Amino acid sequence: MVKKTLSTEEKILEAAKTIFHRKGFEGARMQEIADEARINKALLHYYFRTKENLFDDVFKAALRDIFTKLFTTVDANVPMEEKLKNLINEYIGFLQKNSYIPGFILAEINQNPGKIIEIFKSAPVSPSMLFERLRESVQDESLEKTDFRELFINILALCIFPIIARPMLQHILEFSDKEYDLFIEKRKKELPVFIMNAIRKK
Amino acid sequence: MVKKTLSTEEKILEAAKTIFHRKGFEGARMQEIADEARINKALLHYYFRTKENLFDDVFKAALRDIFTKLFTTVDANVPMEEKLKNLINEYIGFLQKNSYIPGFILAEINQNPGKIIEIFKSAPVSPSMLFERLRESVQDESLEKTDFRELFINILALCIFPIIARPMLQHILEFSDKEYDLFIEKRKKELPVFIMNAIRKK
DNA sequence: GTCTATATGGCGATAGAC
DNA sequence: GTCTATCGCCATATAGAC
Repeated sequence: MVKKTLSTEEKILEAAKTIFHRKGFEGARMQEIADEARINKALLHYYFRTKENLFDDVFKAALRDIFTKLFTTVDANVPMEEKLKNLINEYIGFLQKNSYIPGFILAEINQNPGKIIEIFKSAPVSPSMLFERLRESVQDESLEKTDFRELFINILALCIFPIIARPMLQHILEFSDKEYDLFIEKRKKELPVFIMNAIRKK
Repeated sequence: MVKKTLSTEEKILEAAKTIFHRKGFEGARMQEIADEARINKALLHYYFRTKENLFDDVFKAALRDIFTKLFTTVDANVPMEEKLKNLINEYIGFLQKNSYIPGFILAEINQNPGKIIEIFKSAPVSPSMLFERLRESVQDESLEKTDFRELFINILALCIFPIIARPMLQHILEFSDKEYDLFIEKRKKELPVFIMNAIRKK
């Protein structure tokens, strides 16, 4: 599903993204990426020289996409409750449209932590601003004193897990594709309530 | 790190578990498994014929381990709050000692859903009893009307995510190994409070 | 059952024509 | 820049001696 107007390099990156997200570094085949991009295998090496170069570019793009999304959604000057609603809605929406990204990142991190952490360090990702905003929001007097890092992880966990564990959960819960999609939609509304209850003073 | 009293087959399975958990199916090398088991590569094939057979056994064992743990911890006849405390404490403890299992399962599910779902179906895992117990617990009158499947996923997410995303989170939060371990310990106590707040009537 | 040696195939990477 | 053909390696798998 690659548009003809893309340059060869863009076609390759699109195809590599698809295949790497689906199969990981070890599972992906250069031939498969070439087929997906509708070009010859030798061209991959002409443009990117090695499989590892190609992978690094795709991984960095995945990191950039997911962090960009997190920043744009968390970094607004509105009250905690509203921010949380927007954040979860937009973030889960993003994860639905890019469902392979979090699983891809977590899988590679699991299988080659050293290499991946190196890429992390080279990426322009500084989550400190994100934390600062979250910390400010949590100062709200009607809220429990909350460790904002704990809260950050909880929000991430509750958003990401149902997406990356989907095949397993869908099987366990005996949901059809459609039922699981509806389940996620319902979740977008219920998750902010769940979290606000958890941190609101009684 | 394999004891000498184990049979060859057991030594192979132990070694395969270690390597597959760390590298996944595609990343693991039969030679590496043989080295880990301190035996010859040909013996792997003598006992298991193919890499896929060996992998299937390891994957099934991982599924069995994690579900067995879930059942033993959730399936007790105590009030919701106490059950939740025990469940989270024991489950996170299990995940700490077996930190490769959830990442392994999720990574393989992501990279080859079809094959893995097949293994799932053949595995003796019926989560219905687990759901039943959870459903009963949630009937408690002091609790919000809660979708027990939603609650089930939330608990899983909050326990598993900090373990599988550890390298990433540790890097983002700028924690040392020791600090992250302490963070998880603190979490064992705070997570039940967080969840009970979320579902308790106001 | 366990080993050494080898077959077989697949994949990343390159050479070289156009 | 793009292609066809091919190299060289490495991983799974097997043959066959002990």
